[in-house]
Amino acid sequence: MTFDHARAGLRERKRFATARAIEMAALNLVAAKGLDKVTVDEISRIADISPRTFFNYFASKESALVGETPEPPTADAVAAYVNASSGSVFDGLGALLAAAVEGRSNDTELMLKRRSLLKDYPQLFAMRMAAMREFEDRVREIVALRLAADDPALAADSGLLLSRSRLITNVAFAAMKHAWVCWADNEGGTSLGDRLKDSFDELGRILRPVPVV
Amino acid sequence: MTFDHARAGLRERKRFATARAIEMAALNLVAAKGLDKVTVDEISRIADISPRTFFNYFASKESALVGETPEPPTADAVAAYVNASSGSVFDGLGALLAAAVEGRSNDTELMLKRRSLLKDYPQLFAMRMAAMREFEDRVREIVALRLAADDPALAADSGLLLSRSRLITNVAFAAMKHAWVCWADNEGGTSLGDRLKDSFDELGRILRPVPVV
DNA sequence: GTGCAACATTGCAGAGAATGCAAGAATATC
DNA sequence: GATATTCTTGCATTCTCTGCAATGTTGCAC
Repeated sequence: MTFDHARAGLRERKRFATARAIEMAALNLVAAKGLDKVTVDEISRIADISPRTFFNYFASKESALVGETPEPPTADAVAAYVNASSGSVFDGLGALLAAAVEGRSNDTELMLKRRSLLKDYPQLFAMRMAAMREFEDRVREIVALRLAADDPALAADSGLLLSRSRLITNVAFAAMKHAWVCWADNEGGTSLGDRLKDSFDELGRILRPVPVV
Repeated sequence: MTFDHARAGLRERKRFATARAIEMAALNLVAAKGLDKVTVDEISRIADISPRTFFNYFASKESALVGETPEPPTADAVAAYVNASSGSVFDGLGALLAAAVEGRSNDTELMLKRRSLLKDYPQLFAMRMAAMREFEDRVREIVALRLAADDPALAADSGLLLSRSRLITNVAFAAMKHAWVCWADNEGGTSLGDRLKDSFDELGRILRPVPVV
């Protein structure tokens, strides 16, 4: 969700500014001193709030660093994917994830700082992935809808449908993880959305090797 | 590593017993009262050690719950996989992971308690997966060896080799995660190793759909 | 089996994380 | 402007985790 600075009231704007100040302070401090040399007290001092207020915004030091979770896809995007009659289950799934990941926060400065931080601290990256559990489960439901639409026999077997939708979602998130690492690796370059497309393409090439003609 | 009770010295046996007592106490308490109602103090009391000793064994309350990380595959298993001339890169990878996962701890009681706990607390399951980073990286190296052996052109392009080995490893771990969830879901039944084989088979079927004859 | 080295356990002190509560300040609403 | 809502803050408290130094156990050489 892009934050609408113009339309929001003072309270909302202040809240947004405070959250951003905390994230900035946290990211800068950790970049400068290392993750475990930074305390909530110090972050709060730089962000100019009380340590108690920090915990009104973030549940932990780490969650101030890893950023928000992606938004669930819009109903339109879901319908388009579920009813797509052409291509494999994976085609279109990349785009669906890309939209969700790019949707939030076009705050480039935070994004870049966060990218280099998650690169330096794989534990934080793992936390970020773990925080996506809800989102992942929503994606799994969508995949299940698509599978059921494609194959009535599968729709009838709820156990198999669950198992298969889980596996496909896991694989999709594996590709997403891959895309993220590649994106963080080549520091300048392409957008995360484009990188996601590349990873899904590469995945397709691995799984369906060029048929021998 | 199966612990060799007979051959080990007294010190080693005591250490093993203490670790097991801590794990047991932790698992039982959390099963009874819930994760955040249990403190290290309480675990230590039940395990009959001092709280300070707890932290000589485990870095955190959680790591006493999630169990050890898998052992890296043996050199023999690696060589067999890397030099296998038939099948796709994924064939054999399932077996490699199965061997690593089953290798450790045939302590059934702990294993079952842990299984139901990780099922109840997805955060713990996520921690367990995250803790496998080192193991995952070792697997990635092995996959890269195999890719290089299969395709000299790929061997020459280290960037592409890295990217592809990462993607394949991510997908393999996605299948492993899937296998684990299925295994935990059907409580009795098959071994984790068998379930892993099933997940890799299902993965193969999804990726290479039955050719229309 | 005595003595010494290596390792384990423990208590204590202390930093830091995180939460509940209640008072007071800022913002919203009418 | 009065009142309700929401935010911020300080304070007390519980819990996690670490370093250190003292003490206890085990392993090993002789």
